[in-house]
Amino acid sequence: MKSTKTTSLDIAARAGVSQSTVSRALRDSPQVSAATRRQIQRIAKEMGYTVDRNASRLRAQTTSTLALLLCEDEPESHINPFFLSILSSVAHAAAGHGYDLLVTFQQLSENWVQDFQDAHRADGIMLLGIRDRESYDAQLIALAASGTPFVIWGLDYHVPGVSSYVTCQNEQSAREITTHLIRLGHRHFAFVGRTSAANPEFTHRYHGYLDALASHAIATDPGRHIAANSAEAEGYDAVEALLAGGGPLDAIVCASDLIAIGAMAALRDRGLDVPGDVAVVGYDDLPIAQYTRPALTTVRQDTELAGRKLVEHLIRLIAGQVVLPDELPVSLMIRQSCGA
Amino acid sequence: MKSTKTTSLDIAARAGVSQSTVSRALRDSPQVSAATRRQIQRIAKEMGYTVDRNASRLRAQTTSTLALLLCEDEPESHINPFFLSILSSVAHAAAGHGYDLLVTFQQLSENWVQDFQDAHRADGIMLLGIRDRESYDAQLIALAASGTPFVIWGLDYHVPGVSSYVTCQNEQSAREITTHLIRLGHRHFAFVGRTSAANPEFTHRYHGYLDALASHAIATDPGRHIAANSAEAEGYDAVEALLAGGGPLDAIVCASDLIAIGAMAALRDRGLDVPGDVAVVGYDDLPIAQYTRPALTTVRQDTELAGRKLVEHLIRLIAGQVVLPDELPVSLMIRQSCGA
DNA sequence: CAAGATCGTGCATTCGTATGCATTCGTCCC
DNA sequence: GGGACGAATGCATACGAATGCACGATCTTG
Repeated sequence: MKSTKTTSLDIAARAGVSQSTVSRALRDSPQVSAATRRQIQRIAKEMGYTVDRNASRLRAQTTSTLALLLCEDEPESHINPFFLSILSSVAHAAAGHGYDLLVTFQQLSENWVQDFQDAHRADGIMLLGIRDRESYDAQLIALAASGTPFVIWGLDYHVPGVSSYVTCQNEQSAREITTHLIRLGHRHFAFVGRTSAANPEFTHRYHGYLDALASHAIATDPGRHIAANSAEAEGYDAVEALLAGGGPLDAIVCASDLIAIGAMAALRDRGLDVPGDVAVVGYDDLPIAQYTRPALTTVRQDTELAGRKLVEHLIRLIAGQVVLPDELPVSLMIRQSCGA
Repeated sequence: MKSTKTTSLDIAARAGVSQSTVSRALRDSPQVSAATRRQIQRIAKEMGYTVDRNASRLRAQTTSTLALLLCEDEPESHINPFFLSILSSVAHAAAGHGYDLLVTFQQLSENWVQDFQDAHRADGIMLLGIRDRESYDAQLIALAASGTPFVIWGLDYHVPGVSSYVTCQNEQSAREITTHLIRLGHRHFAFVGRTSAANPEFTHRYHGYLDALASHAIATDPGRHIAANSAEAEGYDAVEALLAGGGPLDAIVCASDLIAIGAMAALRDRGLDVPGDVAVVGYDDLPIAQYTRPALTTVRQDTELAGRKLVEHLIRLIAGQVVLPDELPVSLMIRQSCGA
């Protein structure tokens, strides 16, 4: 088992050609005649040969590896299952393009950035879960300056030629779902989700929400906007704060499904009916959104497409091609929690 | 930017020593005097030097990379968020030990196994989500035969010296949670979860369930065991099947939280109250289990510990040390869905 | 004080592949 | 028929770090 592994030299010997020819043949170089190429490839397969990634990488100065960094708010915090879907899609897409996928969960730090580029660990990086634009700004700039290609999910920051981003139509979809609630007759709104320059996705959703209200001349009150990160507990607490604030309330727009689920639990615990007393909508369309009761009305993000796009963008950047950021379409999933 | 990267030779030149001394110093070799070592490490830091992983790997024939394979039932199927927690923990643990983590989502296939060992992509492999022992048997054996160290989550298969496994006290905890339901007065049970030689975790849980019933002389009926994989939809359908079957029913033990959530939705849709009419319990303690209403009684698996153990086992196997499989303790999380 | 022991460092080679350049051979055309 | 050209292949080297071995310097010891 642990005997000497087969190398390109073994193939060469067996095929009666030189090692260089083997190398070329296996990479489908047109320099090698079709006959020889086929012959070599056949032998390689027979002998169960696989190119040694490390040798190949060292020589070619390329890693055929993509890195994915899932930025955490705090160490060990729960991660939104939404990212699992994207991760899954990214993993498939990367494999489909012949890339390995290196996954890291941590906060984006300067050290990390430096490590990555110097250690030749990956040809490019995907950043998910970046929330706090401000505190990451320096790192993003450093990353861009280093020339390492990277793609960001959900944050509209990019440096042409070096980085790109993929996000979804946050503002528009929030406008739509809010408008839907308005059409259903709701008039007393609240929004739950932390917005700041720091959290672009939630902020865009909030803008869409405000916009919908404004265009229907529905008043808003700053007290009806509660900051919350994407976690059930924060949604729960936010609703308690809202209810403590008093005043009529018949619809809550949550910046994520997890928040919405926490919100629904809080309403329920207070004896309020969803959607009878208060309508609740979320964002993401986690698989579970169909199975809450009432089922959660939400905005579906196409995670499969998102993952594919992230990988495509990154690969194009690595290849030095032009990439324009993508804003993916979303779809409203109307279920029971909004009252129709 | 893309100028020549700094290599160990640059450090050597700057420090006035040879490249070999630099290499040794950076690996904290005792062969190098403490003074020189410190000096070199200082210079390396100043120059922002990082060891080139590929060169290092090629020479040392080691990858300092762990692979994690998340086996899917079907391509692109939704993955239990439970695995996200483990993945997160594994990522932290791997990083903590200085290993990179390569993540793949796919079905375990012979090709994949071969690729991995030959291409020197990782020093060892963690397998999550292996359900179907029988259909994987050949691959596991091939993997073991190849000498590649690997660790499995949830399946009690191991080859001493080559592989290990980490699982949790499935049977015992299922016995406990079932006993809890019995104490609460429930007498008409059903179990939802696919069991077979193929699905060891669910099977052990089922055995624990049966055992608890038996020791309280409560009759069981094969019709009260519905096969279901870990997905809300399957839990939903299972309950419909149970209800269609007729007969008294006051407690459902689900093999996973996702199943339980689907089951609760189905009960609700049929106008049945949980826990008033039927108690429901799950398994995993997903974060969301606290926020379903009623909150879900379930068995908590310590994913943080699980991830750490997986990595530790694998690293020990790689180092050729003796590893004994681990069966991790779990804890009952008693919430409202069981009726107390 | 000589002879061995010890410590620290450098030299040279190696890991397995990719690739620029040289070489060979066959073909074509004037 | 000879020279030129192109296709196919081989030769030699480089990628950057790790490591066995040799060597010089310092230290120990009888």
